[in-house]
Amino acid sequence: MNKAEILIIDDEAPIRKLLQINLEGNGYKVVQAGTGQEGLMLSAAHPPDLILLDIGLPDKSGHQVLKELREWYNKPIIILSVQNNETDIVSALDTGATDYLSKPFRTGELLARIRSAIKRSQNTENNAVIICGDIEVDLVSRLVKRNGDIVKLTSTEYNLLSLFAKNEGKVLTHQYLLKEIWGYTYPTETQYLRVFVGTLRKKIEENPNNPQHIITESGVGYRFQ
Amino acid sequence: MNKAEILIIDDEAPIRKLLQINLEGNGYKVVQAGTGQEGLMLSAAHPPDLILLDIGLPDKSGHQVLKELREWYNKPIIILSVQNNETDIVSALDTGATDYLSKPFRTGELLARIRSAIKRSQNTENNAVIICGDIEVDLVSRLVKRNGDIVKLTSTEYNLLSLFAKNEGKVLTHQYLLKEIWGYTYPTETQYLRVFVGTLRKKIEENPNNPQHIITESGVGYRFQ
DNA sequence: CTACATCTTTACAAAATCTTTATGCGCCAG
DNA sequence: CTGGCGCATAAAGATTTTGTAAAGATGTAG
Repeated sequence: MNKAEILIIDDEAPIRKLLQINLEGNGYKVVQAGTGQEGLMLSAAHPPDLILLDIGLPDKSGHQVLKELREWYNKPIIILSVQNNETDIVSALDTGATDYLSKPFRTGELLARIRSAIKRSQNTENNAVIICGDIEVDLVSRLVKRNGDIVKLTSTEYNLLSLFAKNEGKVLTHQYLLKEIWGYTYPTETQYLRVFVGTLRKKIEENPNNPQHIITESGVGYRFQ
Repeated sequence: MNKAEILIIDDEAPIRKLLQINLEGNGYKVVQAGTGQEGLMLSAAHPPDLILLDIGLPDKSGHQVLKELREWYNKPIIILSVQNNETDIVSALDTGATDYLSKPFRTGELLARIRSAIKRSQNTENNAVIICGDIEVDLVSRLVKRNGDIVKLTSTEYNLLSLFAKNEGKVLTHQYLLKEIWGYTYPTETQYLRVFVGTLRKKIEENPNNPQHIITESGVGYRFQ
């Protein structure tokens, strides 16, 4: 099973530690950054499924980090803050924050808000399982089945396939796919895509030489159907 | 753009009034229900764009109303509550609430959370499709259909057809078409156009020898209809 | 530390697409 | 009648894009 990945951006190590323990205990994979700059770099190099962002960072305002992230990152960002003033909250939400919690927060509530945010970001239409012919992608348990049998996928393969499944029928450009899976620092490595589309086809296509699910749109990208 | 419609389900008339004034002052259309039962009926009769639901209702637990709503309603539901206990919050979020605010809440924050929720829910449903008779050009999915069947086009063919579709009925000159598709460096290669218009006609016209969609305007250019 | 799985990179063959050339048709003016 | 012009079509050649295998690099668990 593939774990959802959460990036924590917070300068206070004890809080990071506390969050890490709680999140890992609930089946998430955790990545940590102590500064805004580091957080931006980490997310760009490998986009997590959700970001927990502290507003009070030493090097860069959390608001600035949020703004820069939202220029390309469209998964949930939950703000944590010692502040509890309205201007701050409104500004963060209007910049694109998914949610805002004031410290000290209750762990159970944070976990529930994380669950809720991840669920919503993965829901295309309220159904956690996307079915396309003989392929079944369960976004909650992160499992893929073909004709009812579990298909063993690596983490990257799953990320790619779930992205396809969530956009069934649409042509996804090389650029978009690379940005979503590998982060915005890899805009030209279309070879990655060829390799991973190749392995995916071997695993989910009846006949990989004549793909029925992952269709090549030459010069543009791929389309899943 | 039409006003977004918000349904308030709350048994306390003063709170409903306060919310109504604030929401209408911010350009929303407001519908009110004083009981859970009434809220369920109103939302079913005419689904609003967002629901504000008070957990402390007299006739029916707000949790129960939330659960029943979520069986079919998938737009944002924001919970308002005088309670501030964690179990309640976690339970509401896990049942599918979009957000949870404790009373007394700050109006600005509520408005920001409403804006944020509505923005996110609208992000998932935008499709620009141009339909011209039996031809359908989906600019978001980058797909072309004829009588409902997907037409396989190369990248250049698609670019040309979508340009035609966006300018339905207008005569587009050779010069303009070349500039848009190939750039400024090919001002005289009208032969390219003949070749690509030819392949497009083969793919989208009933009878390519008697084109009904891509019409030749001799000496000037082409027109799509 | 080792073994294993996974990701990245390289190289080359295969396929698809684009560009160019050649040829034929129909219309119109001289 | 005939030659020129713009257009349509086919097909050959050139170029770009894609698919695949496999080697090297990296990371991870025991």
